[in-house]
Amino acid sequence: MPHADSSFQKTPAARKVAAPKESPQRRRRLLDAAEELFSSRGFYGVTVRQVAEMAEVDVALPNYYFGSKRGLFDAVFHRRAEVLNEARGAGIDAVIAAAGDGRPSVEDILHAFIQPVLEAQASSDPGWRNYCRLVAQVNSSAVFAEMMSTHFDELIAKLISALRIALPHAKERELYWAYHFLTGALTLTMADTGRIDHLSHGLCHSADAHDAYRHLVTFFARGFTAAAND
Amino acid sequence: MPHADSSFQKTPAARKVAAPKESPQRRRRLLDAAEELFSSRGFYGVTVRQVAEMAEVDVALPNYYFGSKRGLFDAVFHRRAEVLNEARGAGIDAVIAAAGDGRPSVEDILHAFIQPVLEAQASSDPGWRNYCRLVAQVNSSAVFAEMMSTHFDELIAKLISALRIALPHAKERELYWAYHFLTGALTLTMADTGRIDHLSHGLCHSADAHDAYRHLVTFFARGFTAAAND
DNA sequence: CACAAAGTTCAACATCTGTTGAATTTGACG
DNA sequence: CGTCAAATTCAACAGATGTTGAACTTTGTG
Repeated sequence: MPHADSSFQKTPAARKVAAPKESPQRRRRLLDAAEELFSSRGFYGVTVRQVAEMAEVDVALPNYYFGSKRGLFDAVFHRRAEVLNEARGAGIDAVIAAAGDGRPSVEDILHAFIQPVLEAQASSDPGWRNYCRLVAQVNSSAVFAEMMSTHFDELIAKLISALRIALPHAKERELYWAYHFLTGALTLTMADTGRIDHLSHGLCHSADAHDAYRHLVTFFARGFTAAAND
Repeated sequence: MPHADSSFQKTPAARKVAAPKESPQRRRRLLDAAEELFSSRGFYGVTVRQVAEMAEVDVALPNYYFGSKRGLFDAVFHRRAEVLNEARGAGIDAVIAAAGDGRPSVEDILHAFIQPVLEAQASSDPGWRNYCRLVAQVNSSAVFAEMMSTHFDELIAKLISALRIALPHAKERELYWAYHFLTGALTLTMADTGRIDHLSHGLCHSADAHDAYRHLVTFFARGFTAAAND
């Protein structure tokens, strides 16, 4: 029983050191293909066979590596969440540390929180762009709410803590509502549906992530600061 | 051929005046069931048979009434979009008219734009709550972008026009970016994933739509006003 | 080389998918 | 009543779905 439930999270060939000639990136190709397909059509809109075909791999392989379709979906979500979380968390820590005893600026905190996502979406690696879309979709659906919690609760707690230091007089409720609005704006930006381009008749480009996130930071830094006085 | 392509948008029994004894609300039951299921699992995550079963109706009936699964989905989306659009548009018109020659307030405009959605989500009719979730999901997915355009472009153009009157010195780009963030926040609120409740340890309740939207209007009225000075 | 384990392929499974054409029922009207 | 069309049911279709067990191939090790 080579694909027992207890082991499908690990790479089957964990013990190898040197990469074999041809086959090692099959797992990676599966994740990439799944990422692209899931990000545009969602979990239910994608077929295991479509993923296998795009990855140029046998139909049985997704189940061998990931146990089930859902296992594959989770693995896709997990893979980059780790990378992103570390970057964002470290950024916030750095801002706090740099402020020493004083108050860090709201703008710096938000920049640290948002900038890695910017980098991902503006990346030349299309996988990162797909991943952003995937997160946006997961975050908008109630059935996958527990995936968001599992991967992002810790980071968000850190963000809120940092904002509490920057805005010591802010009421907790105001902080959370402002965060809620920020996530919404960020999520829609990550979804990258091209709708802002269409609505603005080309004035705003969702493809220009740097422009989007510059506006995002400015807008919400003001928003948090103002909300802190309520 | 009773379900020809050209007529599946109309109610089959259009010519009747008095409602028959038992069968007339089958179409409505189908729409309600589809609304509930589509809103939580998306288009691909729902089966025609699941919808038919929940509506206590034969499997063939959805196709008879709506031509196809996609036709059913479109009909669900269309049904309440009309109602909502009229209310929101009329509200904005009223604010503009009340201002006469002067400038309407940003807060009043946003309230008119948002309040009908609030009413829908706070409604005792669970169908409206489901519909809000459905719109949130559609808005976060690139594959259904043209559905959003078809139903909401006109209303959004009206909102932007109104904001231009209220903030005559604002740059177009700033207006559109601020609108983009507002939609994101509104969309996540409509999605009602319960995540804000969880994150705030119960301090904020997504079920309390009135509270959410009060914060939303205040937060974004300030945001628009500040962005207009950039 | 032989051996075992990991990796991969293949064919099939049981079930479900959206859709449809024919048959049946229903309701209104002359 | 009989007639006709709309509404509804029924059974089935052709194909797709996720998953799996058995067979086959590759790889590393003794």
